[in-house]
Amino acid sequence: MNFYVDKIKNNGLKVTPRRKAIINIFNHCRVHLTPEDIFTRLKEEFSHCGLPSVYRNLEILAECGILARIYRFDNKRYYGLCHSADGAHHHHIICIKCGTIAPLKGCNLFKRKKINGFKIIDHFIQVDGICKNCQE
Amino acid sequence: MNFYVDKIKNNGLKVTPRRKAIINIFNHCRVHLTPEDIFTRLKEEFSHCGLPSVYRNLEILAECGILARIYRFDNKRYYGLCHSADGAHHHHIICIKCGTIAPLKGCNLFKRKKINGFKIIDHFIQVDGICKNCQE
DNA sequence: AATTTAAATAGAAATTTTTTTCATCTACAT
DNA sequence: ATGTAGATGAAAAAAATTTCTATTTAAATT
Ligand SMILES: [Mn+2]
Ligand SMILES: [Mn+2]
Ligand SMILES: [Zn+2]
Ligand SMILES: [Zn+2]
Repeated sequence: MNFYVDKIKNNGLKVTPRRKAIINIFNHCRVHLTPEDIFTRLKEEFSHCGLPSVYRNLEILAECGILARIYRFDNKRYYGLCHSADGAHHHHIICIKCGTIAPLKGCNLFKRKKINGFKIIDHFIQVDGICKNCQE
Repeated sequence: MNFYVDKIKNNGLKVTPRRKAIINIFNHCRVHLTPEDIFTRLKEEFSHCGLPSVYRNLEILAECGILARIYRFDNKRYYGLCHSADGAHHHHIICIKCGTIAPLKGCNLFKRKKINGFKIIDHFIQVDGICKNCQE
């Protein structure tokens, strides 16, 4: 948790109970979740809890690099823990059955500065699969 | 347009004026658009036009491989034309200023069957950049 | 420990986005 | 021409997200 606390502080943000709780939820389940999912789980822990706070914090934690934004086309936002202890550039592979997230190493895109005349600003890779557990 | 008509028919779907109009819009502007954008443009051409049809058709055309789904984290869906004349596997690079879409060749992911014990089902790559036009 | 202050929060309300339902219509195979 | 599965618009509903504001809080400073 100290690792995350430092990340938050390094970004000039406050370490609040809500933020620690959100990180704990992700740390505990290692699966990608929607704002609504988080909201539901936070309410078990906090009697008062606002959905706007959840939206704000998920975005803030993604901004800090603590959470990864997961893209799906079902009209929901997803976030997952970006467990990059070493800080090396990576992407994510997610299980379409259970939502488990694993790091995906070996990206050869982040070196390139230009493609097709486009100046590269960012890139996103996501692999969808079925994890060992869900395969049998 | 025949190219698209065939694709639609090959998927057992009907070639309707609405669908042709949507393809025309993308063919004409070569930029990624939201359902709302499309709806606005369709209304210029058709006096009656429903938003549900737009949502349905964008998804259907994406399913056929005619449109590409573009991911952004601004809580809107985006679609763009997937101009794959040769049908070769590819992804897309988009201009974050104007929305222009260009094909991105050379993906080495689609060959792999397994990563980290995950059985690979799908993968998605998107590069965000600034196009030639928008660079100056 | 008390004070200060900018940031974070809850809660309500508003807004935006997306889907459902259903009666009507149409593309296209027969 | 006719039949039929698929497509459509209108209206309504549902779901997702943001805005606003008064209140509270983390943490820096005394
Ligand atoms: Mn990660
Ligand atoms: Mn394409
Ligand atoms: Zn799994
Ligand atoms: Zn551009």
